Amino acid sequence: MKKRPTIADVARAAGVSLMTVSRVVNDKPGVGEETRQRIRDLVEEMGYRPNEIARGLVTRQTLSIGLVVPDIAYPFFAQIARGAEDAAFETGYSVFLLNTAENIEREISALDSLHQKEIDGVILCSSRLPSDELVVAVERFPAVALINREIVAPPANVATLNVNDSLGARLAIQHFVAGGRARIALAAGPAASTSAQRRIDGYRAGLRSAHLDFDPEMLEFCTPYMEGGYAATEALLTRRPRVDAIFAFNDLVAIGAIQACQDSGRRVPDDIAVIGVDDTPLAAMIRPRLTTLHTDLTSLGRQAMEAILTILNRDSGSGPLAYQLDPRLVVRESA
Amino acid sequence: MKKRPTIADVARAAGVSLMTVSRVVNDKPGVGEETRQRIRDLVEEMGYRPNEIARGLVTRQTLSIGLVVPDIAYPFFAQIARGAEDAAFETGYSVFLLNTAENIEREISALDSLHQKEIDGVILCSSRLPSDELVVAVERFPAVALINREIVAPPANVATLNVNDSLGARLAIQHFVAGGRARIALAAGPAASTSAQRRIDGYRAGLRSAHLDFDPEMLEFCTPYMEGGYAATEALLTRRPRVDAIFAFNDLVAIGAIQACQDSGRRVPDDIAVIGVDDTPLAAMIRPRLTTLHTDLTSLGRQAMEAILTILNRDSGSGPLAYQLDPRLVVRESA
DNA sequence: CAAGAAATAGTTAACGCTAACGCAACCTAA
DNA sequence: TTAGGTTGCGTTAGCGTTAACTATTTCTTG
Repeated sequence: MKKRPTIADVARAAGVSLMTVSRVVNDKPGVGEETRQRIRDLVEEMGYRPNEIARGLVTRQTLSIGLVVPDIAYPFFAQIARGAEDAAFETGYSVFLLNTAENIEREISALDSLHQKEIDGVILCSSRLPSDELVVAVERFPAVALINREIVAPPANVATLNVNDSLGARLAIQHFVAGGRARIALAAGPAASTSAQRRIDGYRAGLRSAHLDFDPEMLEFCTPYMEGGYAATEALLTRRPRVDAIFAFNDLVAIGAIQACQDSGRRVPDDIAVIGVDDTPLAAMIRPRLTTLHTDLTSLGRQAMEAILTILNRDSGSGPLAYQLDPRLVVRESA
Repeated sequence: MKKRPTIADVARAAGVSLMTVSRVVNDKPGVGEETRQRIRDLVEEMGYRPNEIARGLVTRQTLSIGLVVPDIAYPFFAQIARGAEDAAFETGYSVFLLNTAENIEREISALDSLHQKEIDGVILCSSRLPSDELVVAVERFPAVALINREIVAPPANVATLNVNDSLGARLAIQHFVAGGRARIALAAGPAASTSAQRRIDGYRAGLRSAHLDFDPEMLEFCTPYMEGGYAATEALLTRRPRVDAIFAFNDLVAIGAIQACQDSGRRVPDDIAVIGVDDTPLAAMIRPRLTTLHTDLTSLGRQAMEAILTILNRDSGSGPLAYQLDPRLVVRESA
């Protein structure tokens, strides 16, 4: 590990002052063309790269943002992360990745740590923080993009990006109904999740417009994983054995649901139709291929990054930003 | 966004010098118990948190590391990332996430950007850089962990962590042979990949110890995705229709292979057995359930982070570190 | 051709923090 | 007593960079 040249080394070699080099490096005016070129060559030759830390200290921006997700190993967030990082990379930003493991304390300390690092913005996915704590935590940052989390009175520095889960749920119910299903259950995911709540709303709205009654026994909360889907489906089938369709919180839950159906001797989609959410890569890989709601998560991640840039670059607080992404139903084999 | 208190604000409020506060905040000796407690209370009350940027400038360590992966949306890397971030979090480090998109220029500029950020270490996964460039790129950092990439003369600041792919391939071949298969093909993944090369070695060694001949026509390179596995398998089956087993570069390739087999009227595992690599979550979800080589990637990520810490904390260069992780065969339905 | 404008450069002072040293005041031990 | 520690704090000087001035030269233009 060799020592890096500093701006002073370059200045000395060029026989000019620090500022002249600084101006060249930052493409700022005030340096003659001849000197500018000479310094450029020297910079190249010496391999000088400005120290971002030092620069960050004085300019008060670090060109880095934080990405806080429950679990990067879950494809839903990995795809968002990919999109966000792509957009960040293109604009010269870097991304800090933090997992919360669905743990509120860890989420808080992740946010604290980002705050200490003086980052320019945060993309916070599926925050589990109570509203009041969330507002406090979020106000500390120059810009925040909240993914899949609603907030009552969003401060001017936050943008919210939500998947239109309610629409998604209505699309799913519509599809079930069009296929002649009438006993539609919901493997609802974690009760604390905003998107779960929105899907419940859409589920009920969908039933209503199909003139079907809502039966609380047909709704079961669960963890957002395969095991959760399996357990929820077992519970649902025990309570209501004649269920003929299940709308699952996400693809993993859907896969768990399918296996529970199969293990109880029911066939998918003949006896029970299943629709998932997210269209993760595995949806197309399992058999029966999973019918699911597709949302372009990579571009959701991109949009989040772009929203942060927008907030950072606008003159003053011109009202909070809110984006909504409509999912579309990808019909495969499971429904 | 309110302004943060600085160490000077705390010092002024406490009527002491900056250094006294600094010593308290960093738990260093040289401050009386009474003063110490008074400052602690004040720090708490004012919500003071040291600015990591400023601290980093003087201590020359940023408490952050870089994690460079081809694509975080690929579960293999997402799991490593999760493990690495967990370990980092526990030791007070933060993780910069960078995707290379399998693109050499982007890998280079990712590394450059990390260098400018003065990070303490890098975890570099599946680098596609040529050896000489890799050495140059890597020497700039205080500590580097190389995952799945061998390097001839590793500098003292790098640790290498490799999955024992050769062993994995031998295990797979052994399992095929034990099941009575003798025409074993290889969907080998990208020719440029080190782990692909190691698997070819293991594949040939496995064949040799089973007294089977190596047939170059039974080996087909491919992209490490489902489509690659599909295309490679089509090619293999055209050239050698009587193939009865396929060892795939990874689970995605295996899934592509299975589908190509099925689409050509062959049954898995009856006609053709398939073994994948990685044991990604979807291996247990598809049907037939995929027999695959399991490696504990989360702990691989952890180990990489720990290796960096080791390099950072040891007194001098006491020789390069090398870890190797043995996979184990998880027998499911596909073989 | 004088005088103001423009272009090109340098100086100074931060940003927030810590390493290294300085210096009293007090304690020890021979 | 007195030389030598020890404790508890303060001072100074940077880390590498840029913002905001200031100074010098050159170019206009009436």
